[in-house]
Amino acid sequence: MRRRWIAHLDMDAFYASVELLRYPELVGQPVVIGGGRRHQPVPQADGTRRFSTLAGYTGRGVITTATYPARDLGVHSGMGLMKAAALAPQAVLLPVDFEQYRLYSRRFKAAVAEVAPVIENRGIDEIYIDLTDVPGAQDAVGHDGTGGVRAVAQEIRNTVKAATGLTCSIGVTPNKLLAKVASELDKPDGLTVLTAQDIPSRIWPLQVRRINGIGPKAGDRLHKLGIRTVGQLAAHPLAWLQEHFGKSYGRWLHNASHGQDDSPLVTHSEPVSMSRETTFERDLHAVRDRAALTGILDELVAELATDLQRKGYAGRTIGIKLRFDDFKTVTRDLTLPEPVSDAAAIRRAAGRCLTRVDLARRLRLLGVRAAGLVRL
DNA sequence: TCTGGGGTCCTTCCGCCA
DNA sequence: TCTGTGGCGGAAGGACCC
Repeated sequence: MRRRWIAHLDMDAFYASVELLRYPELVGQPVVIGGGRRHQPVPQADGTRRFSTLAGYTGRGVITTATYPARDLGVHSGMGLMKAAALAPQAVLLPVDFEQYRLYSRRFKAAVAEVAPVIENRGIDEIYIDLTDVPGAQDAVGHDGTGGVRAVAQEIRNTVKAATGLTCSIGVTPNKLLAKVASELDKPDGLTVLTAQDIPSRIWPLQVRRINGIGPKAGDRLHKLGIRTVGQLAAHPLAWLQEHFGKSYGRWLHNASHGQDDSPLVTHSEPVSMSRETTFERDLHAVRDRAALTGILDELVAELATDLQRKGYAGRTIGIKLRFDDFKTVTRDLTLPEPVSDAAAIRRAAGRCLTRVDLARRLRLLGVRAAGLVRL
């Protein structure tokens, strides 16, 4: 009997780990990645480098990734840099370098593909891998029916390490949902293999928020209903969940709590939309800062047009996104008769969208988006 | 001193049309 | 002609994820 084996591979503190390859003197130290283009390391006369720290950081921005020593100080991704500076002033601050991360992303994915070619991309630092038909995956090792697949997963970990110098964590289970949870059970540098029999002991004790698809809102609502763990969720009947969360999401919650997920790996996908947005250094007023806002919009439009053309797409629906000083966000869309990719046409459509927004409040963010993409 | 940027998918509402 | 119904595309917002 052939068993389905799906792996989820997650690179450990990916951006930070890539930076540590460049700056090995920072290994073991608290390091956070984030903020603007300032804070580049400065080479010193004696050959060492001087790094910025969080101490005295001012301005907007959040942490993108933190090393494990930094996490031990209480900082984590998504945290505002000002707040992080108060908790860990001594932590080193490095700017993001997406070019470099994309390079290492391609390397680790190519390395995995050498061992197991059926891969679903989930962003820059994680993938799902179908191990079902990888040679050896179905073999038992002694009495251990999972011995073969464990060996395959370990081989993938070794290959990634050899190709990049980076560690990853892998969860191997019968489906994507469980694999995603399992990959976090022994992080960093871990390997966890789970079968359906392990669900009560390994999955049910976990907080519901550990399930991919239960975010802050659903987590809060479950909490208010007295449900904190996956096991407590599993103890509620389907009908009860559907009463509280709707037919579709209720069904999904029920299945998820029992570790059931038959979603296939998506090995090829086309982009649906592309966008550019920016948060201002300070909030801007539509009238008083009109010139500045126009300049920013033109710049975003130009970047979006460049992105579209470089990747060979045009978009039929052009939209804008505004975030006001009270963090309320509004969007306006306009669908055109024909797809466009040039800056002038995108700018015209964005301008028409803007006339449909009440601009009384000050703005903190402006964005432009192209959707309904077609290949040129 | 709150809260980045780039995405996907889902729901709801509305107008239009058969 | 009136009313209802249902499909569909577009628009807006929200939840979630990396």
